[in-house]
Amino acid sequence: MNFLDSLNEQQREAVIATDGPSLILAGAGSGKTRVIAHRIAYLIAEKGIAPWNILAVTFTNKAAEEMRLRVQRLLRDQELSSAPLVSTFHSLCVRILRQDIEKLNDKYTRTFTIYDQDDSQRLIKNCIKDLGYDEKHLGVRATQSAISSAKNRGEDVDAFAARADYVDERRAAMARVYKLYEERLHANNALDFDDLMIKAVRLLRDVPEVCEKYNNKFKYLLVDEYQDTNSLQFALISLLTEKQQNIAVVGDEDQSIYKWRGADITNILNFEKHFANTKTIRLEQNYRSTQTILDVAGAVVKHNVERKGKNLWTSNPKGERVRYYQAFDADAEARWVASKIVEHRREQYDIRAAVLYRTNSQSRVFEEAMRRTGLAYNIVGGFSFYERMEVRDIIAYLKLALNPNDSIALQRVINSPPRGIGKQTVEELARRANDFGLTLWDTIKLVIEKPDGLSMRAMTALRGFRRIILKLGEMAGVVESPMSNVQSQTPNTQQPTPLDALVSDIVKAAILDTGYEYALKGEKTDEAEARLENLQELVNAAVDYDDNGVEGLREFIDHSALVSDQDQYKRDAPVTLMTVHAAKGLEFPIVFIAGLEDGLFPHSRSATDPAEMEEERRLCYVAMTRAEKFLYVTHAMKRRVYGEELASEPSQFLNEMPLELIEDLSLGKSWLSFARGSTTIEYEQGEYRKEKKKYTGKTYDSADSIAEFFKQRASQLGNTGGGFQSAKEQRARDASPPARTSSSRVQSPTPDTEHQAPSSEFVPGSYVKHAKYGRGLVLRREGAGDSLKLTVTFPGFGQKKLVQKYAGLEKA
DNA sequence: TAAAGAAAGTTTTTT
DNA sequence: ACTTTCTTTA
Repeated sequence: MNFLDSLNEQQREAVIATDGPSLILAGAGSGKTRVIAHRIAYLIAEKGIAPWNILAVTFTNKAAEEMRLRVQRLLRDQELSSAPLVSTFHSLCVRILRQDIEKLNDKYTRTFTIYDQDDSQRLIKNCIKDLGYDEKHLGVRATQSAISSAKNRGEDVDAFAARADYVDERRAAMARVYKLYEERLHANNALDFDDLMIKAVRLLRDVPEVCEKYNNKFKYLLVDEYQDTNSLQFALISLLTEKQQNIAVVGDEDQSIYKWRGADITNILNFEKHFANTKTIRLEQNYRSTQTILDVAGAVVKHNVERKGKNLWTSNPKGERVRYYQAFDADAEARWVASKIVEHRREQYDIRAAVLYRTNSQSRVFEEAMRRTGLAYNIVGGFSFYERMEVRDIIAYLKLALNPNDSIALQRVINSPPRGIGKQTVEELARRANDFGLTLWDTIKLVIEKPDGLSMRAMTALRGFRRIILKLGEMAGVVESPMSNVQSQTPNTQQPTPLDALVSDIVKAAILDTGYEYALKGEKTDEAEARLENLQELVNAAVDYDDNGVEGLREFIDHSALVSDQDQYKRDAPVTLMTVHAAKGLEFPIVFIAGLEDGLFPHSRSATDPAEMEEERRLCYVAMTRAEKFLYVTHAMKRRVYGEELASEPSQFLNEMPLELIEDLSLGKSWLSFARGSTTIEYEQGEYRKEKKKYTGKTYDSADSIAEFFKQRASQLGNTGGGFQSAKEQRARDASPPARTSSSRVQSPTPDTEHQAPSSEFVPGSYVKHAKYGRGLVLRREGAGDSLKLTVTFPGFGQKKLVQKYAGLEKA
């Protein structure tokens, strides 16, 4: 088989440039995964490189899986002694650290525990509490993200503290939390996600023999999604490739969407400077999308200033226009999307579609709509299997068995299922642990041996708990370690001998011997039933693990920490629901981008910072370029946020699309029809320039559209509804300032107002006049008689709830 | 101590 | 709206 025949000239170039550094700038849909896979196959089959000398690094397990599959397919005729290593950054680091972390001499042992986001958050919470800070003022999440970004910047506790001291009290407090957090991680022999990168980099940097070893092992290095690498990842790559410089990175600046997580775009922009004699190859032919989709996506991303610009082209057909729908609310949006998917699948039974949204919270309505419609959907994100409470509990038992010093795991399961070790007891233990400088585990041992102060009941329960953990440890081949404390860790006392018991047996024991199953069975609820099924699923996963090989409990647990919700993606599902971030690297014949609303996409948190705004735009670009044939964009006029309904304006990104390439499928008047009427499109130096008239309030705002909606519905129901005129006519006479509706709240009408004749003229959808606020739109009425309350939105003042009797309202 | 009920905070994106 | 955390009660 010739690996080069099916490639275009640039792709071929990228595949055969195996020696020395290469920078492959690959536009959306230009075949970048293909190039990496072919390059690996080429190295093995044509250049005779041993598979174990090749390392490919990705960000997600999903991407790694895809890569492995493609390489395997290309090399299916070859007899291979082993497969090339395709790994995520984090699992690569774990691999390296499980081998050699003790060479760092900072008291971490090879049996270290990995703390995921949730574990680390719990620990930070404890730290904040124990330092006596107000959780409300400091904020667990805020603190965690501050610490995480400090770590990613390479700022240790001292550097962070030095910078914080003079800034403000809050940051100084965070610095103290950071310090305690680090100490406790250490005491627990635990590493958080950031530490995995940090320690691996330090190991390669400070221990030449380790660096040498991996340089000799990985002679060829490939990095996917290079635009999203942060400084630590860059350091890791540089160190791994120090000796041979055979490194190929693939990326696209327009698809950089992880700046918020520390991704440093200069890594890709300055690659040629960092690596001498870089060969730069551009892949600019798009094989994925229609010309129209590329045109629309290109027009949007062109609004970014921080951009080199590229010339992405395709020989694909022009295709159909981008389809647009304005929905009344999120529910209607979801139902419409579902109905369109059904239509498409009637035409082509196996066509795949993706629904992309900005935030995970949008997923629920789509899930419900798909279920109602009977579409088999696959949802990525939100809860991963390993994030379910019961699964985490069992994993915590197993983690504890392997590393009893893991106080986070201990606190998680010490009383679940309930065994009489309540809050009081745990707090007492924590106090003593702190006083003695011992871990919780060792404190328990001490308390059991020298009983004092604690109730008989608590003692018995603690003894039982300890016995359970020790037994699990025994099964996993852990030798009970002598008393350890913070100062002297105990290296090498726990050597698991994986052959003692199967992983699945240990998992079963953790479910049964802990009383976990018994407690769930006792509940006799549907929910408990579902939890039991999930635990059965965990056992199945463990059985698979046993069947597949030689790895032990440790690897099973590592896997559970490093595998994420991204990995639930099933490529053949008819419908996939996911965030735009999760869709990076994927492609679908049909793509829906939902919730294109101001404050949602682009997200309000990005509104103040132009750089973040550009990232939102790139995100939009990524979403659009996932589509092969059909692209749909939708938005809703109102949406629930924190349980309150807010009116929402269309996204500015809609406005940045060439309107002539959009087909309006909305019922009645939509934002787009207003936009068309009021926009003059000018050509300036060969580019579209549009006059921005849309947000003056004269052409469109949601309150108007909602009024329009009520009017239509009223006439359908034969209800006179107060006899108001069309929103447009009213507005023409209206001298009040333009509505600022993006912050105004809108309530849906109570159901009975639709059917029963209103007792007054102030019905939802009609306009009223208020002495102070001027003219406003009635959104909702509650109560009757003297207590009749109206919810009214006033342009410029937002929503007010008024008692009709006192408000002195007039019909307007 | 544990269960049940009330109040408060929450949503940007993720290894 | 939904989930986590605090408060009350058995």
